[in-house]
Amino acid sequence: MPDQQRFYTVTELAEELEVTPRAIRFYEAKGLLTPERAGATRVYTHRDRARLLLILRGKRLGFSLAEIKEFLDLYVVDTSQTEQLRLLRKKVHERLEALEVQRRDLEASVEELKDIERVVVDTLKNKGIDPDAIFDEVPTKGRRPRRAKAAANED
Amino acid sequence: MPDQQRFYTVTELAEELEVTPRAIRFYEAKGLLTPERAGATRVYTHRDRARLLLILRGKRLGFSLAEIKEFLDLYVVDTSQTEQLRLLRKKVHERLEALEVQRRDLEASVEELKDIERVVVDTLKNKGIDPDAIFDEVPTKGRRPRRAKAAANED
DNA sequence: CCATCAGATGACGTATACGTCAACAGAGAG
DNA sequence: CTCTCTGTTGACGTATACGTCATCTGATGG
Repeated sequence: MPDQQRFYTVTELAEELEVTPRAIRFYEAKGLLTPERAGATRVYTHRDRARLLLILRGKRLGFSLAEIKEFLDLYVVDTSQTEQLRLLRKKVHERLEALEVQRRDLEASVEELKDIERVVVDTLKNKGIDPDAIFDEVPTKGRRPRRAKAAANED
Repeated sequence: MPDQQRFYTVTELAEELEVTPRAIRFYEAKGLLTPERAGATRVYTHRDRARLLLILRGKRLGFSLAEIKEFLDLYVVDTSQTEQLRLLRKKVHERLEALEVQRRDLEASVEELKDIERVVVDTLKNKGIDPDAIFDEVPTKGRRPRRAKAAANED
């Protein structure tokens, strides 16, 4: 393989992966990254970059930095990676269960909100008000003439 | 109707609605409740209780205290409650859209996690390890004999 | 009259993942 | 030599919804 001895600076890495340098340094402070230094300046290898990618993926999937650190710590120590895989699968499983709960809550909220919406719309209709006018600006004190209601395409 | 002039103290209300007195006082500090006082002691009427119920429902539905305060403030000022209904419907609509986004994210995470799980399980199999053993305690250093794998029913 | 207790109040803590700011240092340009 | 970048560090701020003290006060029971 071609000698991939490419180095990165914080800002380079930050821009490429769309995080702030502050965040990257923060991960280091939390022990998730340990780049070399040239004097005081941080120097990142493609290995560090890979770790950072793992960190970001973990975050996307809803893991905390502390959990991500667990994985990464195992990654270093456990060369066979067996323990890491065990932990990973356990955590993934837990996360899936948590997401399942979240989904139930979310759907319950959606139902309740839709009920409320129906009631509100009915009430407004009984008051002789066009419910869709709600999505206009706040209506000026004197009520507007009347509006065609064919403006229901948002997106 | 029978004169429902019942009063409540913070702790009574707290116990009945399963929140802490601290929380109730916090809502007051945020302007969501304004109970009378008898000297320095807070006195809550059934009206205050109703407001508190609205607050808790709003929280369940994912609104922030600031948003809930908006509703309640309108409720007081706007006797016809028309503006309140307008705002409510708008907020409900927004909340529903936000939840829709959340659901997409959540489902994307679930898919990705399931992919990861599959890969992990495959890898463990290739290493000759029973993937389900992961959900035991951390395996003792010396590996256990072998386990029947018919324990896959986890409600 | 004193002990006790509910209730009030203010200050500070908590958790998470950073953002913002100030002060400072080394390195290259002119 | 001075200016200007980058980069570093530490300290503090942010948002949310309270929890946890410690201290104080008024009312009540015995």
